[in-house]
Amino acid sequence: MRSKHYATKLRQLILEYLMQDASRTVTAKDIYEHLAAHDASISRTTIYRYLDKLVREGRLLKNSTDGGKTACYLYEHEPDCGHHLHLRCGQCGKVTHLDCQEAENFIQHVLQEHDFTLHCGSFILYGVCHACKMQQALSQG
Amino acid sequence: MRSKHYATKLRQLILEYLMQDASRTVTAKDIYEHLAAHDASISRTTIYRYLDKLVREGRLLKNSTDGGKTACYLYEHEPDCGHHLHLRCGQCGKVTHLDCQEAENFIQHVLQEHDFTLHCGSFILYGVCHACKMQQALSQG
DNA sequence: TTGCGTGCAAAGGTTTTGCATGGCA
DNA sequence: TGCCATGCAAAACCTTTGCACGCAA
Repeated sequence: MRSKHYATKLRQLILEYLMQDASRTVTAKDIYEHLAAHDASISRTTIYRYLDKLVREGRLLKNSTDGGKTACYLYEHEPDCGHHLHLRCGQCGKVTHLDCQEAENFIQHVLQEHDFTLHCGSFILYGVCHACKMQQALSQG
Repeated sequence: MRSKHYATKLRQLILEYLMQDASRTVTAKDIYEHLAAHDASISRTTIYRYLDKLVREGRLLKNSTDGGKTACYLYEHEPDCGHHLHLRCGQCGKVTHLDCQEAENFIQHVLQEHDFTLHCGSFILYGVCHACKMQQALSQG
């Protein structure tokens, strides 16, 4: 279902950056700064347009950081959009892929009992991970 | 833990509006327009500041509409922040409160097995409800 | 040559901030 | 009187759009 497209250097760079660490979500700004730091000048417009395209093709999950406002993206190595949930720690930014039975069951339950189809954008849940909780506890005495 | 505050007419109006229908999420714009329609002039600044306060106090869930960008809010009648999930239909805007055992189990599983504490902002999941799915199917022939 | 990709500049929209004033307790 | 609440205007941000040019196939 992928529309026709050309291989360009900029897109390759963006994609590499997105794929490089599937345990982080990325913002348009992150990409801009990353490319800038690597001497690749790029316009924000190009970034947004390419991200949009990837989202439409289902290769990227689009979501928002906890507060709202800024959109963030997560590369889906298995582009079966909507088959597993993710947990993202708001402090260290790490993303855990929930491929356990419980998550599976929950999604099925929502779909069957509540007759509700989850949107891809809701496949990232936010919170705080174990490591950050510990650190927080320590720093609070 | 509620900080000192004064009862003012504007805040009362905002709160009434938020409480009036716990099956919808509301944006700052909604509030602005609602009050304007009821001859209550208010500044957007005031709305944002009050919403922030309510979120900090845990009486409101802050989230983003599907795309991101605009924040939306949901009044929590039981301010035990983090005890049940909600499903929000992106088309009709209706919010279903998931107070079933499965949701409960899932949250517990995430907390215990993955050692991950969900953030209040993630207690709203987005998707499409039954009614809207049907309508969509019909309109597509 | 065709049609996608890109950049620039400008617009659009939401949210935040600084500062002065108004109002509750 | 002491804070908190409010409004205005401006700023800060993120994202989108229109248009012209560049470039892969």
